[in-house]
Amino acid sequence: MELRTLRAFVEVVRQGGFSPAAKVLNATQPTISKAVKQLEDELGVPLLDRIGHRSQLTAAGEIVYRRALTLLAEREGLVAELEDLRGLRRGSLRLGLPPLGASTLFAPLFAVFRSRYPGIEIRLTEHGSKRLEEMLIEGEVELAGSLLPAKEGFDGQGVRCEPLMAVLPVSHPLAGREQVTMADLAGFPFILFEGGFALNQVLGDACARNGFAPQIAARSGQIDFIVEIAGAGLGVAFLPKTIAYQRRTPAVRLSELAEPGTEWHMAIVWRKGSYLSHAARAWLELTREVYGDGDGPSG
Amino acid sequence: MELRTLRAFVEVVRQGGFSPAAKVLNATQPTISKAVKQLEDELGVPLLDRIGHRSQLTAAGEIVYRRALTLLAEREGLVAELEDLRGLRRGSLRLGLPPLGASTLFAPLFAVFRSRYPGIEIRLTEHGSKRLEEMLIEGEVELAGSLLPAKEGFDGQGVRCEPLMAVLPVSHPLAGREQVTMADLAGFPFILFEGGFALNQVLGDACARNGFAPQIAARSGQIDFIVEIAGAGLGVAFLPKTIAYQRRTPAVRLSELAEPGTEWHMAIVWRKGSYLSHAARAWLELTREVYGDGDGPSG
DNA sequence: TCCATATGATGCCTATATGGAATGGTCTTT
DNA sequence: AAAGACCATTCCATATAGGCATCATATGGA
Repeated sequence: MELRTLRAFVEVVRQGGFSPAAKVLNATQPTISKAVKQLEDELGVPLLDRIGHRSQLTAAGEIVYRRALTLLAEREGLVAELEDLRGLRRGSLRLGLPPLGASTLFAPLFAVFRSRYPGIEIRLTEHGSKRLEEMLIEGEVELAGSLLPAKEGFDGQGVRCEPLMAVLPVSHPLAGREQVTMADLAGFPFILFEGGFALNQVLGDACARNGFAPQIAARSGQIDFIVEIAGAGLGVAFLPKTIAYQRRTPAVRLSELAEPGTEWHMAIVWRKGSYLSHAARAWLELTREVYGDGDGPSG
Repeated sequence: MELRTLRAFVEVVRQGGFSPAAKVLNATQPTISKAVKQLEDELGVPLLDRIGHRSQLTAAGEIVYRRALTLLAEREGLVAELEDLRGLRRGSLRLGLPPLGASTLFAPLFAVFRSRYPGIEIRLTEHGSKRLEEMLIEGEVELAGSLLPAKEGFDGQGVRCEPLMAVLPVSHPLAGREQVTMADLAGFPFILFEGGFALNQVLGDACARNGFAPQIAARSGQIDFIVEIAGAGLGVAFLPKTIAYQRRTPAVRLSELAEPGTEWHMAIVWRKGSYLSHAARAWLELTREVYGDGDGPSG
């Protein structure tokens, strides 16, 4: 019993005959005739009581007709629901963002997205880049915020690129400098984020390129706390420019980290080759709209 | 989109893989693989996000999975309902009976039928044979009570055969005779049933064979009234033996109509070649059980 | 009553689809 | 690193669906 045969039978009942049913279905009369016969053979019960050229539903026929209607309606419902999904009238977007910069950069997008696609539910998760990558691989989130360059196995779309700022205590010898290099900072203790943050990786790599391993004065996940203890003289912290200016206190001075390869290049990334839902594509489209290609601080 | 492909997809989701799904469906893995691919192509949306060897449902996949489950359940419901019908656990029997002898002969059957097949609804219609034949042809009733021999285009199963009794007023010259022939009654007025009763046909034919046309004193559809006016001397009436004895009054005498071809042979008839529902077959079976082959008054 | 017409069933043929075996690529596991 | 598991793809044999032609029968009108 396939939907094909049920469809034929239903149309025979609706149209009151095989020939008109064939017309409706853009088929020939023998095709319909055979489809109904097949259905009857398969179910082992006549569905139509052929009185000459007039057909009358048997008891079994009524059952099959009624059920077939709901089956076909269910199929229509299925394609309609998919159509809704395609048309972004429903669906959900599972998005993972890192705490650093997420609120600043993406908060405005949420409002636009919600108003443009009110039927799409946004499910937001906040984690460090490492955990987010795992979640991408597991499929727990479709998109995640992360820093470029994207790791192997991931594709990404840049959102915004800005330099890192070294957050120095006012008492620091380098405080007040417009720019500093990683070499300048070789001797000083660092204040880093907790493990699993992409920024640590960027900084660590830069140190390695300059031939030293940083001394870790402290780790924290809280930006304000990091700025605080930097101001207290524990060491030098690093923040993206915008965030650094937002969060700076009188106790610190900011110097741009003039070090190639340490740009804070926030992006939306996804597992390479994974199917992106229409909702996810819409989100990417929206970020492009707002932030351009994400090459610079043009937002 | 056919139920076959949906079934394959559902099993892939359930079993968590193509190969185990193939096992469950008694098919090979490529078959399943192609079925899912076909479904995806047809719907224009990936249903599974292939992460290496692990597959994860996409948003569209979840929709299709959920809908497919209800579709398949609906199909199961269909065959289950037909099975109920076949097993006489449900259904309806549309039965047409003539007023004459219907209650007497069939009343006991109703009780047995109801207790044996409590799920089957009996829809009873009472009409004369002529109308019942029309209803059989139209399919308004499946079975009808009628007299044998069955007309062209009908099949029948005998229920009970008994002679007709002439119902004579006590004052009638023939009153008290054990038997009378149609020839004996040639000169007397007849009291017949209303048009459309099979008994009239039988009597009319018998008169014709004896070379006379009966004089009609009165017609009625009410048995008691017919016996009444027969007793009042209006003419001679005719009733099947059992009914005649049940309804006789002191004002009448009964004589068996010893005339070949006038046996009152009640039967259940149906349109020749029509599909008989399981309920109808069960009813026929029951009448055979109770009345045998219906050749004589053996009930 | 008879004929023209319409209707559904059937047989045959072809295009298509389906299912299975073999194979290849990729990921996972030991 | 090798073995195994898993899915996709290709090829081929078979089965199936759909159309054409035809037949049988019922219907409706003259």
